Amino acid sequence: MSAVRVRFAPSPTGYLHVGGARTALFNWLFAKHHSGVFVLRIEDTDAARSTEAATQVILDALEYLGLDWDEGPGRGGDYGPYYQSQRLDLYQKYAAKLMELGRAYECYCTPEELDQRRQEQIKQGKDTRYDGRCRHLSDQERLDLKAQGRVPVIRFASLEEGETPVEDLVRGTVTFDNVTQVDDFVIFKSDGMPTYNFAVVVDDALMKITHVIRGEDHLSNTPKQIQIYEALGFEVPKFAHIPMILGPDKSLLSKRHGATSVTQFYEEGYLASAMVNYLSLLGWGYDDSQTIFSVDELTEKFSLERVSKNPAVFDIQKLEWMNGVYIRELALPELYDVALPYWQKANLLPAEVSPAIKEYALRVLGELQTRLKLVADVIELGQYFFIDDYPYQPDIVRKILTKPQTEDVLNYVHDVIKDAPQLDEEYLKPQFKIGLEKFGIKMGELIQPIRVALTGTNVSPGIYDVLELLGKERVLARIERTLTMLREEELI
RNA sequence: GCCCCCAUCGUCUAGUGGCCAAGGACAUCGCCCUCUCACGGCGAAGACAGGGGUUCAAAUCCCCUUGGGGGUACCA
Repeated sequence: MSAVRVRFAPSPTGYLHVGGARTALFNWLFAKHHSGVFVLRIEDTDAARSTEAATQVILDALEYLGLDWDEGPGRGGDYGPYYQSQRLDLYQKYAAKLMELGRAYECYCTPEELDQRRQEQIKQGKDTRYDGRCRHLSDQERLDLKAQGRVPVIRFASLEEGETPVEDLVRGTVTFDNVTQVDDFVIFKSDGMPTYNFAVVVDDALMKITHVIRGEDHLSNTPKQIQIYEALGFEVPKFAHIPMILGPDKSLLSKRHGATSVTQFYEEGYLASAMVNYLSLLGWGYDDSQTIFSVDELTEKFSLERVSKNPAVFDIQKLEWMNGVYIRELALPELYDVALPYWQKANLLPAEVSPAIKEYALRVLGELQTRLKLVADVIELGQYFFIDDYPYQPDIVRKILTKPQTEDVLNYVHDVIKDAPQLDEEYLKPQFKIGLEKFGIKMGELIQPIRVALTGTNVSPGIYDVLELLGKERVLARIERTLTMLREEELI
């Protein structure tokens, strides 16, 4: 087989949807697996909806995921340009060729007329298809129509009998009836731009694409495209239609289900490695016991034969879990690199971080690491490590710091800390135990109040770790601050 | 309306006629660890949509029904 060439062809009308990202990933994996070429092409023929900003967003999203392309925007390549809007001359050329061949013709029907006829067909229980009335217009008729101010579209003259089989690598052969399923569809709009079904064929053929891997939503359009390939004498590529991604209610995954744009996941602190791993499992599976795959493993193991046929529900909880798995696998300096921007954005750390503070932040991350699902969690979970005016959670304070012995306990701990040669478990635990007997309480009843006093919440890393990280000075100040707060609020 | 695709635990899936009284992962629940929360360990519950065939044997093949998804544009 000749070298594999695949492509991802997003239309820049918004953000990169996770479904699109998954399609890009499968193409990328397939290319890498076969040492082939991954082409990126921007399908911006819909001038009204396409924007440059949206293109950049998609490029950024792909880069974040690590899905680098071999040919395309910013990379060049021998089959450019890679923006459809810059390939108009090519589409015109091949449309003209089809007309010469008698496989395309001008159509002067208006959208209104078309719609009316379509409604009539539905009412009669028939297939909705163009009736072909402009297919054999005489020159005079054409002139008359034009004189009425009508601007024509160009339609493909489709086959009027037989069937068009689609050989699909994941679904097998799917056969479509030419008469009822492939009508004379528009290939050039009246605004002078080609339609998707036409441009995609010209581009894929000219770019020498060998495998078209795309969403199942394109399956029904494939016979139309195949007829164009054949009419133009192009070699028909192999097709693989991968299942759609659904929301929890089984409808197509969309914004109303929550985050769907890759950019958004990036901003919320999902690691590319986790995104890629999770996305790979949507519609593909390897064996019965493995769910964690490195990119290298995916590249090695990916195959279209193992792509599933049924649609997959996007499970954000599993993605979160997986992100946690990858966060735990990071070395601390790596975690620091991804966490730092979040802390800076929340004003917990300065733009310029001194070596000492970095050293401290690294230790904080060591404690936080197993507790993170999203990198962004470092803000919520770690703020009290960086600021002294951390907020107290009112309900927690009320629940834990309003016991009769609270004040005595805090004072006791304050004294212990003040005289402590070092703040580690080895020294402190025996001291705390003395307090336990003195107040007739359990360890938890001593530690929880300290925790709330030092952090403002009842959730934190182990208390001895917190104590050690904070250091004597800050611990004493915080206990004092808490005592003051309690008195001011008249809680003790 | 018409056409196409699909159908295993709540979810992602393993399963390609006997190895399946259906395996794994997430989620859920319980226990252990324990100063809280995580992490980790152990365990529980949980599915072949329904009905007909074919076969010695069906989750696996065929048909029907039902359900879900997609297409049916001068969107891509």
